[in-house]
Amino acid sequence: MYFSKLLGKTLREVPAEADSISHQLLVRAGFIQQLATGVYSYLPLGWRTLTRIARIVREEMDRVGGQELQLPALQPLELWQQSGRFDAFGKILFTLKDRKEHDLVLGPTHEEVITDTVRRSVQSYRDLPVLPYQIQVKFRDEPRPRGGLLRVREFIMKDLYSFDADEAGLDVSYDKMVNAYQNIYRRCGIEAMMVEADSGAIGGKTSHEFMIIAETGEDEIICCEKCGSASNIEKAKSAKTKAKTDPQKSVEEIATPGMKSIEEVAAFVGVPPGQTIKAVFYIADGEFIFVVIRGDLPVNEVKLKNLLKAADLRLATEAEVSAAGIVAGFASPVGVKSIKVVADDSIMLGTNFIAGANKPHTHLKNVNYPRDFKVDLMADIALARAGDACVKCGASLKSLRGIEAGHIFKLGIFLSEKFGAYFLDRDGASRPMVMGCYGIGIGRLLAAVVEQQHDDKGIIWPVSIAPYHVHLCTLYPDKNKVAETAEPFYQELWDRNIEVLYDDRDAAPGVKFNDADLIGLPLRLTISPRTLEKQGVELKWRSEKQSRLVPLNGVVEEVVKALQSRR
RNA sequence: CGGGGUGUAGCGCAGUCUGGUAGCGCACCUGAAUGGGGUUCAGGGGGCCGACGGUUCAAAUCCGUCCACCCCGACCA
Repeated sequence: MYFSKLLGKTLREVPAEADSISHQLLVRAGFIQQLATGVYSYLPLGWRTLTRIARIVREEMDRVGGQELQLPALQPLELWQQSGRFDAFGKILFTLKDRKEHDLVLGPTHEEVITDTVRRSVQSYRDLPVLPYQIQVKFRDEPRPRGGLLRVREFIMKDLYSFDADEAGLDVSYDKMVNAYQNIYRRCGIEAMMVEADSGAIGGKTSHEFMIIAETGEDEIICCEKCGSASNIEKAKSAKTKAKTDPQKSVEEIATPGMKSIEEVAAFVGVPPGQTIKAVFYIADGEFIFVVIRGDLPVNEVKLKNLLKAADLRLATEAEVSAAGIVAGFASPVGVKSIKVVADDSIMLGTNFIAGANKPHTHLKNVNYPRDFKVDLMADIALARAGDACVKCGASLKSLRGIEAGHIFKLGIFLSEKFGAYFLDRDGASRPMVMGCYGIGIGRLLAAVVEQQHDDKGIIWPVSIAPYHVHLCTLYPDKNKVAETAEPFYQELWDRNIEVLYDDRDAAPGVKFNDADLIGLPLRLTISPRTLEKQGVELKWRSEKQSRLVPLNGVVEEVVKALQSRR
């Protein structure tokens, strides 16, 4: 490709809207262009890179028995009502009507469609397992797209679905995918950390995410360096310390004028925050929820949402709190009736807590569970934090930030049952297929690579996914037969299957080198009057500082070998 | 959806407070010089000033409505 004809200009200035490094670099280097909020065009360089990543993904899927197909993006809304996930996805779904006023959705994922597809052609255990997958565009009306390609509303995803005869089969399929995923990240030149995750709207129990560690990552990972366990903070558990445990004393009221926060009350009474009980109020699918947790712990809203099986969870407003008859700042579950009370199990680790008295400027001493109040649900709903103790080995937990570049789920049978995806087993019994699903955002992975592989000059592509292998630069092309030398050389490289971007412009050396560094192709070759005087070509890796001169007549062989060694 | 902000040339911005008919840098075109890390000089093209409505002799500028986009929070590949 001639640089002078390449669609997509490099920009000297950073576009105003670009915040993350990958967004800035991909826009400046001419890989992508925004059309609307969370909607991007891939320009030629970006698209070539995307197809390179997709090829690696295909190879790894095919290697473990995946079979590629293509499912419609346009889907009947009824399918989503049938699965029961219409409400779980909510406003994320793009919906539209056709000319006959039928409701349609633009597919955010394809469990519904694939289950319906597989149901029609699989009737026997002999057909299982099947691992269909596709690489296709998805639509999600995200509340807030951001970070360029990191979080968009229209995106290209690889989604594979596994259908097995039983749980043991699912485990085998799941492990295959874990393996394939690790190969994919490695081949793209980045490291991914596999962490336990919440399954969210997709459903199912077990799920893992593959995180690319990066400062700008949206997710927080809680991990233990000692035993290696790692979880998304949404899922993470930590060992809760025991609060002081004395024989239970009787409840007394104490005046706490103006002391609303846990810190104020604890300091006023002279106890640590862990010796208090905190009340937090939520609205779950419209129902008022009274949450009780020990004063030193924050609530994990994802855990709470899962416990309540709620599609929508938010903090209650002040108005809603007072409408429920609660004295904000001085509330406790003691004496509360006709409101659902959910407690974190930390309130059992200790005795004689300080809690609100449910009247202004007053708290209670020596509150004990279950002696003084009842709860409707009790579970772990606390947020784990860095510095807490690991539940497995007791070491101090660390916190990292990451980009979610893959997410896999053990779905089980809930969708198979809803869609009638049954098969006959060896004994002639009809059983639901056991499902798993496995997603990788291809565009997000591309951005994640840039987040991890760049320097202050630009992107540094690994050979495996670079849009071209070689950046051929001529300096002073109209002098000393520079262009005449470069042209056949360019053709010869293509003949040897080396993909070349040829900067044929008559621009200053600095301009060309800066563009080369920005775009980040692995190997740069420079031909100039100076190199031709010595009958050579300058060869420089993007990832290295030093360049070297290679004799003209041996350079093609040299390049072929060099690229092979780094593939 | 709540809070904050911005819309002026392909990109980055000034001009808006104080109304008088649009400007700078980059990019682009022409020419010349230079010659290995965004070089210099000269000339040039390009604007429905987000949209609609209002005030005014006159609106990028004042008022209203709407739209788009960005940032901070709740969702996810």
